[in-house]
Amino acid sequence: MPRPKHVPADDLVLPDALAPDRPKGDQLREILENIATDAGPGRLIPSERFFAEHYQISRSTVRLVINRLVADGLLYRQHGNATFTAERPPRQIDMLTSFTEDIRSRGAVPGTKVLLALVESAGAQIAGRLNIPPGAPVFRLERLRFVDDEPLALERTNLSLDLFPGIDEYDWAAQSLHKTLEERFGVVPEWNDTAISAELPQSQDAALLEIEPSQPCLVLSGTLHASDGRVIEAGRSLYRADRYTVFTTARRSR
Amino acid sequence: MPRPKHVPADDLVLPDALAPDRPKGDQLREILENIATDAGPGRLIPSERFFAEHYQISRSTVRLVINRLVADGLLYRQHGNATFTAERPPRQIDMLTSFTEDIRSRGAVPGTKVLLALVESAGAQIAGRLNIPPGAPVFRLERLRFVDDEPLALERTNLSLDLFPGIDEYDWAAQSLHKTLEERFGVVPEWNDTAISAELPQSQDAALLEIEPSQPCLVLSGTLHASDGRVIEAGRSLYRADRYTVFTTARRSR
DNA sequence: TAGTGGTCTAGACCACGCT
DNA sequence: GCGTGGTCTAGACCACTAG
Repeated sequence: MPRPKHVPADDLVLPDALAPDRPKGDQLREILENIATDAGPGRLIPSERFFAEHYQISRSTVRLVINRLVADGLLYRQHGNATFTAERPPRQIDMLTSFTEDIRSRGAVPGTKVLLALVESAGAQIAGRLNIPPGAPVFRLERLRFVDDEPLALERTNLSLDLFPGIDEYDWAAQSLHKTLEERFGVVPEWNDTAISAELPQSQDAALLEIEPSQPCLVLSGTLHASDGRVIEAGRSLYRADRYTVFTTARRSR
Repeated sequence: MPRPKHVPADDLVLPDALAPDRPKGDQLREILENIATDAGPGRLIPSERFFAEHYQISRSTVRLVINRLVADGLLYRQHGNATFTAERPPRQIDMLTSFTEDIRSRGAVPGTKVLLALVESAGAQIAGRLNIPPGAPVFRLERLRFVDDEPLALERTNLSLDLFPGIDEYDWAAQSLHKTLEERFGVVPEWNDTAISAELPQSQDAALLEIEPSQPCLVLSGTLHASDGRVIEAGRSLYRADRYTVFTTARRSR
């Protein structure tokens, strides 16, 4: 008995045809994303050749789409065997998404108090982290972050004023830093680089966070980068460890 | 004056031709990886059509290679303009690489003492994290980890015995857990999922780590997954915060 | 407007693995 | 054996952008 073809399983609903007015790859991607999202992990996907024939498109087009989904971790392949749905890692949070989004996604109400917002000359350390010459103007922002009106974190961040001229003239209690960078300056955070450690807070910081100095804090220290490698911001934040946990996922690099 | 073509810059050394006996894509990938590694970020890459003509290969082949490098974060594209080298995020460490590799990469000598290695029935919590039925056999391993003969971490991890039969019969003081899983069971860690928090240690744990109970620890709690979604291990580890920092990077999902 | 990357075609042949 | 994914070709046309 010959090996059976990988046709769709009975319970797998597939559109009969693609709309002619939109990119075929996009439509196929949506179809496959739905399969991967609805089904659990390990679900068999119809073969590349099946999709090519079924939708009257080239197998190269199918492969292109599947390649991306594999790169995104939605599918995985077994050479000589088949393609399956993978389990999707939960969405990554820390530092790429803004504080506001992060807290909202955890189902709470974020709040902000600006402690400090000024322009100063970059010292050696900040200049190095921002990858700018020492003495260049730096916008320094310190904010106390609240969740449901309780203090959660003390955020200190630095941005190059040459890269973001006028960045010091916003109201950072109301405005999202990341959103402003994207909308006003067209800069999209592409990746970050964070060192996570635990420390007991200095007494002033403990007072701001309304904790005892014996209560540990998570320290998130890192830089945020654009795709061209420019450093968008360099910061160091103190989080109350009793109220905050960092969730992180890592994928094996291929 | 017409727009100049994106030919290689003068200082860019390119092999004249590809070897005929190896996949062309692989060779091109190596060439582009070298460019991306040697040059800093933001370096202009010759156009796809240039590579296609120069090496007498199809543009599709070139695109396939560049697609992967973009997915891996080594290059980035600007539609209608050009392709550039990106800054490479530093190598990801936590939990995907083994403790031994992690410590070695930090230039120190790792050590291990097995505190506990036994098989028990899965309680509700462990069963849930391992995604196995409650009561199923679980291999529980507790190890004290040393760096340069100083205690660094207390690792507690759980594995399904049904998934890895015989896993309880190795010497885990000498053997690498991840390496054994890969070599004996053909299971490759694909992604992890870690919650990072800070805590003061219980007094017994503090004693094992040779610290005061007032000294904070990093708590790494998470699961390690194979590409088919199976949970390889579920663990919770205590790291001395004065000696250990977690480095993590995240990339924007496309 | 010319050169870039983005989508897509219609094939070929190879490498691998299940039955 | 035969169906799977992996590599590769030689083109076409579209979308976008620097000069």
